Formats: sequence, C-alpha cells, structure tokens
Amino acid sequence: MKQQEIHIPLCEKCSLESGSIFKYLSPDELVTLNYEKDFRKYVRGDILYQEGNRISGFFCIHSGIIKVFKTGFDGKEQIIRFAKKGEIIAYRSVLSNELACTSAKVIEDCQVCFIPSEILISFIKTNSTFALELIKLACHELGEANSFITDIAQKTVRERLAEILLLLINDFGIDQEQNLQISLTREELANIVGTATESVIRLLSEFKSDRLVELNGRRIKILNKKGLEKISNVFN
Amino acid sequence: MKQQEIHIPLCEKCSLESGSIFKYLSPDELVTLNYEKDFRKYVRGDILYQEGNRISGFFCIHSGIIKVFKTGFDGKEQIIRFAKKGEIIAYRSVLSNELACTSAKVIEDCQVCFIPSEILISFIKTNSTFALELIKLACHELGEANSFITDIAQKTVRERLAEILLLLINDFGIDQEQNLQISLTREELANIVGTATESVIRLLSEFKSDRLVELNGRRIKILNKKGLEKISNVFN
DNA sequence: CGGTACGTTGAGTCATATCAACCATAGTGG
DNA sequence: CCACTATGGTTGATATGACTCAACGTACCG
Repeated sequence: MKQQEIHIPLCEKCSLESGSIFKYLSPDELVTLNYEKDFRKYVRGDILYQEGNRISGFFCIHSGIIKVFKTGFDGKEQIIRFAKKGEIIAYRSVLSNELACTSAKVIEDCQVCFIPSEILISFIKTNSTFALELIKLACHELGEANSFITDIAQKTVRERLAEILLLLINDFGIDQEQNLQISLTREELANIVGTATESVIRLLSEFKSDRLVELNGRRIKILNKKGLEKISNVFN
Repeated sequence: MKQQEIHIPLCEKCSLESGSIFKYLSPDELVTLNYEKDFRKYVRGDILYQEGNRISGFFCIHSGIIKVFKTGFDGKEQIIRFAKKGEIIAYRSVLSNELACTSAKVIEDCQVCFIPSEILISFIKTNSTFALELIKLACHELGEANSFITDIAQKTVRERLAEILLLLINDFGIDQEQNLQISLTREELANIVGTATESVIRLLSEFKSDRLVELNGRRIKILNKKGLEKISNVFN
C-alpha cells in the first residue's frame, strides 16, 4: 500500500467546499491566506490552545472535531461548543484582543490550518463584506450563548440532555442506521449539559427504557426524535 | 420652577463623554449619526423591543438603565445583561440579521437614541476601525456569556449570588455609604442568578447575618466585599 | 379602604449531586 | 503472557440544595 501523502488543502478550494467564512474573501486575499496559513495535524486528546494563553492566531478546521471548553473552579470542564469542518476557533480571543477564555482539545483526529492574527485583522480592514460576515458569525454565536444561559438556568437536566442530543443530531447528523455521528464519553456529555456523569448515565438509560434511544457504548442510536423534542421543550 | 426642556444630546459630544463605540467614528460620520438618530424617553417598565421582533435599528443609551432578558419556556425571565450610559443594545440582532432573541425593559427611567440598522451597516462598510471595535465588543460579550454558562452550570446559587453582587458593584458602583447603585427587585436578582425569588431572599438574609451586606428594602449596602469574593470563588 | 405588587418565612418535596463499590476494556511493562 | 494500572461505564445508597406551595406581612396607590 502506498504511503499516505500529506495533502495540504488549498484555501481557494477549501473555503468553498467547507463553506467557511473565507468564502467571502477575494481571490487575491485567498492567495495570501493560502500562503500564510500553517497546516497541522492533531490526534484525539491533543490540545490546540489553553485558557489563559496569549493567542497569536486562530484555527480553521479542515477535518475532525474539536471541543472548546472552559475549566471551572474545581477543574470541571464546561464544553462551550464543538468545531468541525469549515469552522473557526479562537477567533474570539484574537478579535477581542484578550487572553484565551477557553481551551480546545481534539475529539476526533483532525487537520487544521493555523492563521496568524494579523492576517485576519488585515482582511477585516480591507474587505468590509468579510468583516460584516465575521460580525454576523460572532453575533450569531452570542445569540446561541444567550439561549444556552437561559436553558441551563431554567431547564431540568433531563430537558437539557434531550436538547443537547437534538443539537448534536443537528450539528453532526445521524447515519443511515440512525446513529449519532459523534462519539462522546458520558463525562463529555455531562460537561455539555452541565451535570454529573452519573446523571447522564441514568437519564440515558431512562431514555433507552422509554424507547427514545438505543445505546451501544458510545454509539447512540436515535429511535424517536419527536419524543426527544417533546422532552426538551424546544419549538422549531 | 422652569419647565424642564427636552435636551437632545449631540452625538459628537455624547460619544466622547459616554465613551460609546461611536467615538471611533469620523467627524463626518458623527454628523450623519446625529442627523439620523431618533431621541426617545422611556420610564420604568417600558419595553424597548421584544423577543421575536424584527428589528429595524438599535439603541444607544444616553441615561438610565435597561435590562436585557430572554423569556424561558414557562415564562420566567432570564436577565442576560444590563445596559447603561454609553452602551448599545439590540445590535446583536441587527448584525446577525436575525429576529430579536431578547427583550429589553427599562429599569431606571432613561433617554436613548434609536439608530436605524442601515446606518450601522454603512459605518461598518466604510470605517474599518469602527468595524473592528464593534467586533471587539461582540467578542468580548461572547467571552462573558461563556463565563456565565460555566458559572451557572457549575456553581451553587449561593456562589452565583455573591458573584452577581460583585458584578453589579463593578458595573454600577457603590456610593459613599457603600450602597449598591442599582435598585432591583428580589425577583430580578433571582432572574440574573437563575434561581427562585425565595432563594435569593433567604441567601441575602444569610449574607446579612454573616455581616456581608445590610438590607434596606431594595437598597443593598456592601459591608464586606472581600467576603463576597471568597464566597463567589472568583479570582481577580 | 381595598387592591396590587413585593417581600418574607416555614414546611415539605424532589431532582440531582455525591460517595462508594464494582465491572469491562485496553494498554503497559516486566 | 500475566499482573498492573488507568480509564470509562454502571448501579445503588444517601444526602442535600434548591424549588414549590402556601400563608402572611408590608407598603404604596388610586
């Protein structure tokens, strides 16, 4: 078998395929981006950056899955979001010019491009369409954060777990056998929902008893999406 | 006594005094802003906009205090943030081009300027410094939202209440008699912390017993800030 | 003077966290 | 190859923080 080549993706192509924010750049800018970026590979467990770091650039995900989380007072993780193909992370710290307020860790082996801060800033300054789209991105994420605050503050763990499952279905999809296309430990699930690992385990097996899901280790098969929606009290 | 005149503030002056984002506009742009803005007065209880509204502009606060909140599943409010002199609200919805994801209600009688969306967008397009500052603003707020998610998910109500008191001290200050310079109902406090009104009442009187605060109806006098910091588990 | 909104307190309940024990699996090193 | 260890998953027992419900006090307002 032929040795696997390291194939560095071309920004011009990738930005369209992945639908990343960079599709709003001009051809010239894409050439610059392609030249300046640094292609990197990481495996599960690798850390891209850590809370408190001064950040000199940000990452655009080409493949794989990253979890972005904060570490709470007692060392417990709170997962803020996931990033996958076409998404960027650490841009918040770069743009607000603050230290990283989150850490990022690889969940599924990934290929990413590291892009120096200055490039991003210069694009914002010269390309107003791009700037506007970036603002849109940040503002959209802000809206999601606000929703999540309300949910955590007001909903029960049960409701939130159902909601998170729906959110994961939305973000990562399910295969032809209805299996959720992201593999998380029970602890990670707990760290999204904001609860204890044991609670997730108990609730998941309740969902299983209620024929909402089927469990096979980390594989979660969705049997009744409508049922989950009902539990989660989300309308849309 | 002479009748009080309605004095419409001049953007050129106000932006500097209040330190609002508009201080990054050029003199010409400020003239435009001043011409296009609509000056309005509201009293306690008035609603500036509501969740689900399509927004045609945003607000810059000249005086008074506004609470920005989401309404949860069962009608309970979750206060997301407050806005005071120099701050802008509803810009998130304008920029992400989404329906309002929050409502805004007057806490202390206020004077605000309403600014049509197009103006904001055009400034972003023509003034890259301004655009960058706006991005900074959104990204900073996003960082705060992420922190709050972690807090609500991991801290006890007691810790959160102490933290919120500190945050209010920071945002609104205390007078020479150590009184917190914002007046909130117990219910509103509960809706920030994300708990029941009764819990806030009980914990506040615990804080009082512990000589951390003194209570006089809605007036909260801060006796021991260090003590609150210790309870809240915040470092800084 | 009755009404409305807010504040307070007590009692009871329940969801969820915590603690502890145990199993399964896989990787490691001698 | 086997003991050893680490990691993750599961279950049960127990504790408790926080919510809910209900009653009542207080203050302001028309």
